[in-house]
Amino acid sequence: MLQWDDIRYFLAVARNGSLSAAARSLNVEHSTVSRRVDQLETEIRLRLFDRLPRGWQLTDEGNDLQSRAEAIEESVLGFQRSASGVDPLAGTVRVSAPPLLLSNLILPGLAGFIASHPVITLELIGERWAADLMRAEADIAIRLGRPSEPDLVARSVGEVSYGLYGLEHWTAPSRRDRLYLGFDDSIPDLPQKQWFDEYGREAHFALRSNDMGTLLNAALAGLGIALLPDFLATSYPNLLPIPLDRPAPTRPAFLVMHADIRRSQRVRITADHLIGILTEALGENTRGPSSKPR
Amino acid sequence: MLQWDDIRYFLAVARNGSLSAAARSLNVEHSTVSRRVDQLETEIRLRLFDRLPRGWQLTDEGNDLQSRAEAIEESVLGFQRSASGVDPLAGTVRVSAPPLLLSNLILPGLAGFIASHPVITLELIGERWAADLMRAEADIAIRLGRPSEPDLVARSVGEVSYGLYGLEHWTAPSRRDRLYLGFDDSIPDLPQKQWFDEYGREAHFALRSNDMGTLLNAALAGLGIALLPDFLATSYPNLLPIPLDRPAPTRPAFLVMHADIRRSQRVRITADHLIGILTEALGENTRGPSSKPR
DNA sequence: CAGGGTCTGTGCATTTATAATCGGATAATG
DNA sequence: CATTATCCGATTATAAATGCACAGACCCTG
Repeated sequence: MLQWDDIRYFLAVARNGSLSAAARSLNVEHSTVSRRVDQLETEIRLRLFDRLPRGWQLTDEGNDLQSRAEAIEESVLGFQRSASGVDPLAGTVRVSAPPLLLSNLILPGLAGFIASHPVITLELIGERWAADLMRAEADIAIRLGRPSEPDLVARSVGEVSYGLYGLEHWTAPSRRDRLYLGFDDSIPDLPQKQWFDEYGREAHFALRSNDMGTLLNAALAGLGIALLPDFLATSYPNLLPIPLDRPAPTRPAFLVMHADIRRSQRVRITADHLIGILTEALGENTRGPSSKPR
Repeated sequence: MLQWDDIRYFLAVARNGSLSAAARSLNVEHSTVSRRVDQLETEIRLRLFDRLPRGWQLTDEGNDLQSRAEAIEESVLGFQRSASGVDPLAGTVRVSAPPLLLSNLILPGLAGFIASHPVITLELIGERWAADLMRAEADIAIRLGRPSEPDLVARSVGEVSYGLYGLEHWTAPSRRDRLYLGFDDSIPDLPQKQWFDEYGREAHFALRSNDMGTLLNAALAGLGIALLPDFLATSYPNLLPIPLDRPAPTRPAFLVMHADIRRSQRVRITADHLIGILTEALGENTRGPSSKPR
């Protein structure tokens, strides 16, 4: 196998005219240079230098090859320039999160970040099911619940709290006359679903859906009372919180990255910013209103 | 100091998608590849791969640099070609050709050449898939069909003609009762395969293979009728040509070299001799018998 | 002509790089 | 659901590359 570095040694000798001078320019011993040029000559079955007592001189064949070697060097320099010119910030960061959390909580806080980091392209993936970070489907994921996979680093960013919300006319009826808008059975062991099914057992569920957006819109249309994340409901003024006689569930929120990807600078600063947004909205001191029932 | 060879390892991982695959292609251990890529990343202060459990994946930065690395590789290959191009007569010439063309057509005509050029070592590479001349996998290639790569010079050496052949008892049956020995679907758009599938549509294909040698031996064993190159079939006296009601396909044959390599004397005279052998066997005036059905 | 400087070649000790192996985790397979 | 294959990472023994030191050759200079 031809060693690319041997060509580097060849060039140095060709330019400096002697083993020793080449060795000095490469910061190695002259014996090393000698061996590697020998190696190259053996590999390509060509004598590149005449070994004169006063120094090594290029043969005709070696002379022909010098320009070829310089072309390689030029390419390598191009590689290096390109490498140092590459802005490690430039590129895409893919963020995966539950759709409504993305659209109603993360997105509004992103304007400044986008403006101040024009070289970063954000790819926001709204998925009900957590993206697989091990498969690099996303660089950063926001998950409700602590992830169990190894090699994943999780940073707690507060808690998503829930509350019952409905239009004004739903605040009056007694609990028996209420109509509830609940979750369907697509995820039977969802904590908030279990809580809600239990809470609303003596009333009637008018509608069930697996889509939080649908439930939100149903509540906004006045169809009944839905269990909604506080961060979501509080941004709609006509949705009023329904007093609770027992605490509503909460779910811990985590920002998750692959341990390896964390070392990328642009992913890191994006993650830092997201952590800022999320802890601001979900952190202990700014918890939504439902946890302190009015 | 940036080690040029590290870029070679980087390229291998980028192309093979995993440490292990890259290591296999380089004939080293995966730990070596890992260390050298780490080294390169340290040197250029850039993260080139995401280490995922299932393989290493290029980061955006790595992706940018891959084309640069390929430019370097291209220069090195140019260096190598140039090196073998200025070489005098002694040395190795690697010839790539379809296996049966090599063994049954080229090889028999080579005895005199080998005897009269003892300093040349011939390396005959029988490959179903054309060797990559740009990557210096061979010095000379015989291909059926005009090559499209730039920097390659192609010399027409005649045409490989085909005919149907079988043992004597297959000359009698009507076309409906024949058994055919055909090509499988590994190369669906092979011209002779398409022709044969069409020609034999009302009869039965007893056997299919992707290996011409297998089909030849099947025909020699009396299993049925195969579509064989005339140069091949005519060297087996008991294989008789089956009359055709429409002309069989032919494929143009080319001897191909890299433009740089053509300058090498030993490659040149080898190529000249091969052109002699091939035009003698495949040229216009010596076309095989199947094109003039009996 | 002697002496200092610089060059190459070579043998040997040391440092460095590599191969070999094991273990754990993950997909693909039947 | 067990089996097989493949991947990566870590560790240790081995092999290879390098540095080092010395010897001989050449040139220049005083």
